Amino acid sequence: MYPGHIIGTTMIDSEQCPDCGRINEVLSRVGDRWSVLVVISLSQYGTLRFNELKRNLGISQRMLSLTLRELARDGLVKRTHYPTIPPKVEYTLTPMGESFREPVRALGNWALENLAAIDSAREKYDAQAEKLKSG
Amino acid sequence: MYPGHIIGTTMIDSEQCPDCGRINEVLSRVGDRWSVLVVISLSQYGTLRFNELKRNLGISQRMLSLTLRELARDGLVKRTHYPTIPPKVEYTLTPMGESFREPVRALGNWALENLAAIDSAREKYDAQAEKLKSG
DNA sequence: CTGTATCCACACGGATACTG
DNA sequence: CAGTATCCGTGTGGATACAG
Repeated sequence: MYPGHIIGTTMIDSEQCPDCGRINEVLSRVGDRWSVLVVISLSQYGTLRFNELKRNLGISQRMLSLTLRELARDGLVKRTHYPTIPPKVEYTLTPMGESFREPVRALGNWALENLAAIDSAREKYDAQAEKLKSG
Repeated sequence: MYPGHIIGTTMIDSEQCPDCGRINEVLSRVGDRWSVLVVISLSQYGTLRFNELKRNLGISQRMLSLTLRELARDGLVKRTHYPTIPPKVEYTLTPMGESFREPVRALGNWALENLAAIDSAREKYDAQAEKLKSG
């Protein structure tokens, strides 16, 4: 997939991280931030309409439309369309989408728990960098 | 952070997903694919040098440099520089970096377990879309 | 209300060359 | 070996207008 995987000639090559390629692939699919946030939102409220999700996440129409289409295509989200006037479309998680909640929640929890620590580390790092620059 | 969060005036507003903004923020930091792959690699091998990581992941010099700097700044990775000739720099996970392994591994496992199901869902979706187009 | 289409700015990220 | 600097193509994603 990447030249580096082929060119590597020493003891470190693709064999040392055989899953990196596939993990990379899946993360590119469902790992982007909008997908994750949509899944989190749906997992919290069960069923949401298009504009509810839109307002809820602060996402643009375009990106929400694209994200939902991809999630539906990947089988994580079920789309239910009511041909009324005005139209009404509801989104909910499929069983596979539900199963995705668990790892996503783990990631979200870690994020929230370590947000402060990361901020602190950044401050320290920046202060140190500043000192090195002036010193 | 996003206009939508402020503009929302009906029953659905930022209060319904209060963490979305912050989760979004953290995911933007450590959720990108190179960061995740670097953490996975370091968690597998403990300590790696710059070029080892580079060959291992098939990442460009530029992106690896940027990614490692951010990870060090966020306190996930520890950088150890040996001022020898030629220079030698080793990277390893900090305790916080170690704690990140768990949610990342959960996500990676889910990804691997559901890759086939996703592919299958896509095929079905695409076939259906094709049928609708022609019919 | 639920989208699609178009335009456009900007960040991501690879290739290449250069430095210590 | 371990980076930094530069160039530049591409994708991401918002704004806007329009359609069903």
